[in-house]
Amino acid sequence: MLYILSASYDSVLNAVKLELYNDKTEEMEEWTDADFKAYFLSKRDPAPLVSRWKTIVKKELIKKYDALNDKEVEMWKVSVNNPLAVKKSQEIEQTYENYIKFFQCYIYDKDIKMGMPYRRENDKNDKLVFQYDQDAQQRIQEILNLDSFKNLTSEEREVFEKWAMLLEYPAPNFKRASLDIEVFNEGENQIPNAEAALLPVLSICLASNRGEKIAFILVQADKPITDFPENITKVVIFNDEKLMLEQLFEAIETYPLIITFNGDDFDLKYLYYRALRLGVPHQKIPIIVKPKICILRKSIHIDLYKFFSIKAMKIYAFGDKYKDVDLDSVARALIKRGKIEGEERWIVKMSYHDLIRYCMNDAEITLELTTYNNDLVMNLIIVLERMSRMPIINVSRKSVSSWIKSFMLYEHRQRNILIPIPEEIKTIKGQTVSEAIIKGKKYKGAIVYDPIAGTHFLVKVLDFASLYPSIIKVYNIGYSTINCPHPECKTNTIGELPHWMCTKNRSLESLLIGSLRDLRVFWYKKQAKNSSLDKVLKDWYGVAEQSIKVIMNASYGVFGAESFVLYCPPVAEEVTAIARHVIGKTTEHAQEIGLNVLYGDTDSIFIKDPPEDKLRELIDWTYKKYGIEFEVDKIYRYVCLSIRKKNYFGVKIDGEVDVKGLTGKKKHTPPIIKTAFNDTKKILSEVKTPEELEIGKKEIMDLVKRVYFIFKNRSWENVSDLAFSVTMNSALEDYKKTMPQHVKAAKLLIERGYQIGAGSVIRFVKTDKRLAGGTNVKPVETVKKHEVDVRKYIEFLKSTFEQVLDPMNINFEQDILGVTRLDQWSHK
DNA sequence: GCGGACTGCTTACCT
DNA sequence: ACAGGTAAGCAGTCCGCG
Repeated sequence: MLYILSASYDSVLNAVKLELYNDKTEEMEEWTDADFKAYFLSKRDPAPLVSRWKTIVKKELIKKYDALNDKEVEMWKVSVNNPLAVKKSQEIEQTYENYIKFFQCYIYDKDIKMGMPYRRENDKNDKLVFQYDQDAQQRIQEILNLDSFKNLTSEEREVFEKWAMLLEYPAPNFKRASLDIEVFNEGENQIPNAEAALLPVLSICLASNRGEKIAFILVQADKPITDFPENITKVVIFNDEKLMLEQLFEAIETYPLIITFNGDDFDLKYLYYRALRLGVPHQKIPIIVKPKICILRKSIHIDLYKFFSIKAMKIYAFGDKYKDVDLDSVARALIKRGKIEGEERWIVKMSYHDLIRYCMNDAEITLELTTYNNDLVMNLIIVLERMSRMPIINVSRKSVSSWIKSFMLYEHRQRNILIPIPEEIKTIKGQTVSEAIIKGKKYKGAIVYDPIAGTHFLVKVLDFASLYPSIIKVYNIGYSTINCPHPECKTNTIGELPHWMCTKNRSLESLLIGSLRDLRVFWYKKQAKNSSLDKVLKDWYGVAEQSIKVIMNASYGVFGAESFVLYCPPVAEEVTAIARHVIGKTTEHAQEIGLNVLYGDTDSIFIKDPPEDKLRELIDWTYKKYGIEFEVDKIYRYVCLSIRKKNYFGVKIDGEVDVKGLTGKKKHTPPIIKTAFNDTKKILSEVKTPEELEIGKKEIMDLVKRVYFIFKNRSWENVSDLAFSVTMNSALEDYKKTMPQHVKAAKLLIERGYQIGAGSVIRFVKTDKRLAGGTNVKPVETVKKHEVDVRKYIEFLKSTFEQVLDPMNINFEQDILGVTRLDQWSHK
């Protein structure tokens, strides 16, 4: 079978080119279509253009459905011979759909199912035909027959089936290899410039999921050849760097997919420029360097750095497990394996043995990041390719909003709906009416209730399943249905805002997001936990479930994001307004029936020791009133709420400690305090009863006291344990308004020759101005023990632990410092 | 010149 | 470039103060 992995514009053939993965030969194949023409739409007759533009091959009057005005419109469809002309047409007023990439246009119009199986029908002019899968089709029928889905309309059924196909069809085990290179550098912390490519490539490692581990190394003068690490399938030694690169290029072409970590910006870019510099002819280099990415002529290049950087992926699919996006952090978090730590960290000084070991290890973990848990990451990429209807190269590098945009555009094209221009949505649908709490925001968002501080035993947390997507579904919200043109719909207002919703037409958003939501709630979530399934299938369902989650979590936010094609802030504010209404009324009702509500945030309510019947009553009442499932999400043995919002911890029945928002878990917190905090978690997880809590409290107090004395006596072992690690989000020169501490430290590092830019994590220690030459901060690399500002650290210890101690009625000043403080005063 | 009250900036978190 | 809401710490500003 042939799986479509890529679509692009081939400028030589002036055609759309599809790249197909053949799962039998494990090679890439091509398929081109030169008949499809790029086009744009225009409200006015493009006659004057036709005479001037030689590229125009056809113009015709077509009908489109204008969803903003709920009427049919006539549009000129102008086909051109060169896709660039479509881009150029953006300069003309009242033209539509000309920002869509040519190959995407092809995918949408021809309904090309990206990432899905096809076969060639050779007898009929090499046609591509979709290949049905019996097992998958059977499962799809099973889904459509679920009780929860028996009342679907035919329109809904069609949409459910379409989503289910993308999620039920299996994906092959794609043959792939990871690639990592090491380059001569002039100092331990120097990173060679990829565009200059002045220095030789010292080693190249490839690791494939078919078991190959190939190492290429360049002989360095004065370095004796010794032994090589075991488990390498092939080591090739070169005296000639050019020959090494040429052989690598041949090897690369034998893999349909190449995986790198930061290959766009370094490995592939370096190889390309280095090869050119060494005189390899351009045509013999399989790498094409584009402005921000590197692609391969015959393979698909996936840069995992780009993929793991996608914020929605990081947070929702990987649970924010890795804090920084570098190979070591990501691998440690996901596959419990990191980069090799050795005494010698400078590539140039390593023996061939150690160099290969180091380089191959990077290649191996890069590969493993795509293979662990039955190809979790690879499958995520494929499922997202399918759902977004974008080529792998694009979907793995672009963010969730572009995926949503892409499938929305597809659905418009499939239904012959004119894709509105942002300006029109704005003028017809109006602006926001609510006022945000945060200065500078466009509209009011979620509501957070004040917690009832204290330690509470047996707390149940109830929440709405996907509240925002549910609201979009239930209340038929969308850019076309909000404030629709029908006078008779104007009375259909829902919450506190004056916006009304259409009663005649179903919004695309409600249909698409609603169906995804239902599939997730009633099928994929359950299947992902279904232990009676084969492990591979179960893991696949996990992937499907996570993919839906990522897309759904962003599905409301995009309508409040100016950059989104269908930007419509009234939609976004209506969703949050209804959510506030729903959670507010639910809380009120809970209190009315005598439940003890402790806290709530956006879509959840914390209830203390609720009687089962009352809980049932609330859940039923809520579902009846709003049509949204409200269910018990978590049960805490006990929960400690401080007076602060978004700031608590709870211990679940199984002893797992849930920490939310506390400073102790934030990534910038110095290791010494973080360690103490983690020890505290251990103590808390043991506590089962109020009596045991008293014992736990004493242990925690002792623990905090110990840390206090470490600071007071300056008896820490290593200053690096005192380092705050703060990310510098902007380039140094962009800090114009203030000079935060981490930026100050970054400046000091740059003076010492370190390479630091936007995204660097700065580790710094707070210093005493009087002891550290007038500066209150120093990079951990340069700080001396006596310069540390101990007072600041005790302050930080205090505020970190107050968040834990307050709800347990422990006073830091009195109960931890008490005696000591008096001690200090008596000296004065 | 130096503190306190205040605002705004920055980061990291929660939903 | 998915959103808004919250916590925390620090930088910078203004004001008062013989």
